[in-house]
Amino acid sequence: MSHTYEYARPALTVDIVVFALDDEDLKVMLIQRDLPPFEGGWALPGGFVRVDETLEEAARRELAEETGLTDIFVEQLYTFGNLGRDPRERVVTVAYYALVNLEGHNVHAATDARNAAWFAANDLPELAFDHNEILEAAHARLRGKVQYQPIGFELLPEKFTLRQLQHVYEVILDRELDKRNFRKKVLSMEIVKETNEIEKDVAHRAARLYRFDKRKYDRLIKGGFNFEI
Amino acid sequence: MSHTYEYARPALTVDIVVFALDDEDLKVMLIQRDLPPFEGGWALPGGFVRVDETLEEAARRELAEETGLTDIFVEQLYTFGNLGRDPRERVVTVAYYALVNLEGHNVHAATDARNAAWFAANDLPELAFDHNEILEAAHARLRGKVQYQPIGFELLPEKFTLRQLQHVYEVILDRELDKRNFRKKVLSMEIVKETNEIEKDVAHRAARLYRFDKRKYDRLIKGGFNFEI
DNA sequence: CCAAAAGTGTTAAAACTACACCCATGA
DNA sequence: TCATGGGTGTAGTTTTAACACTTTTGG
Repeated sequence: MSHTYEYARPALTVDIVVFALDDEDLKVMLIQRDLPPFEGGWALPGGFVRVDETLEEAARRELAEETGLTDIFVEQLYTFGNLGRDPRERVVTVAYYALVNLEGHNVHAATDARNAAWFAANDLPELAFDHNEILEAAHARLRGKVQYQPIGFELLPEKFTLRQLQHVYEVILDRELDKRNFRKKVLSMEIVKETNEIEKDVAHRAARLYRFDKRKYDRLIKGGFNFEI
Repeated sequence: MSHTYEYARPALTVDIVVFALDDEDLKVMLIQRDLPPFEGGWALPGGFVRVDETLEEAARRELAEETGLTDIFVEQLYTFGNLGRDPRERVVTVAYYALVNLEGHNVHAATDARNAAWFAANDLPELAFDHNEILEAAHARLRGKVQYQPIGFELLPEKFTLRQLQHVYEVILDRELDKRNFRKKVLSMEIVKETNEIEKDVAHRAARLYRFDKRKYDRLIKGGFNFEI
């Protein structure tokens, strides 16, 4: 079934930059294209927006279809609409970025047999389309936003050590932080709640586990509190 | 001439939230619709994106056509794609916000005879579509961004007094600032350059005029400097 | 008992906040 | 000469940055 319009319309797609963290690096999920253009090349997961779904729904659907990821943090990044960004025709893409904690989510190969893999964010291959540019924008947004919004927690399991949290910031901001000052700051904000659990299976003293206290955070925000790392 | 596609495509538009400042308030430019839906109602300037222009080009073109404004600061805000935001069909809109200094630009009635007018940002009528939501998002972005990017200058003439600059921040942030502390901070950043001119036609001691030093600002940024008010 | 990371305070420097008066100018 | 806003400094407080050792635990 085809559709006819009086004026030409750009195609509308979504693309998603999925970030995750391992012990070393900030990672980004890429999929290998099995169709031209850029066949065999690496690209961001994404696809066409249907007329009966919102933009975020489209992003989540593509993410689920192509990577198996569901129920993760997703936020709109920017809309890229340069001419020629797709060699076939005019395509405007609404880019999203997503944050996921590697331990809690299995990333399986895509249903349509494309290969999906994690790459270090600062050692990326040449990507299809303008996806390097989109990725750079997402990385910049993450660096900026992590400092004044509590999104870093999205990269961690529900219960985490303060060391892990510090690691999130160190990797994203790409600089070392002072352990004592970091703990002082995080604890003084009172937005993480101590649990009675400690980490397991470590070959040294086990650290206490904390949990992000979203209720408390929302309450503080209403009272004019400003999160800042 | 009509265009046919295999799958249905959302229509793609741009809408622009133009902010300006007068002695009292933050103002927003609205146009009165001369066609259904919402005929006679107030709405943001905007229109369809053509397949041969970028999104920002579309925003600037619509702005010029509907309000006469050219060569002003424009930045992408967010893309709104909820179902039903336009009663006729699926329309996705890429929203921009713009900052303009009232003295330097004549806003004339639109070429297509729509009425264009300034409204106080905190006393707006009910707008067409989801334009109240877009406007609120733009307002929030402006409040946030003005604090860590030197965009406040876009609302002022090229040469301005420190009092005017302080006024920009006071109106946007909706709180009073201490004159001495504000001047101390702005001057210590060394991003405004003193001119040898003073303001004219005031019924009291004339204040010195300054000018935003973009070169210096860019240099400082490269050196890791962080603008913050 | 050793290796590894957890956990913990203090001090100096910098940044921020609050605050009041004299000066220059045009009407 | 008066009304209006321009321009200026200081002191107390808070925030940030730098820095090292003891404790706990598993191997």
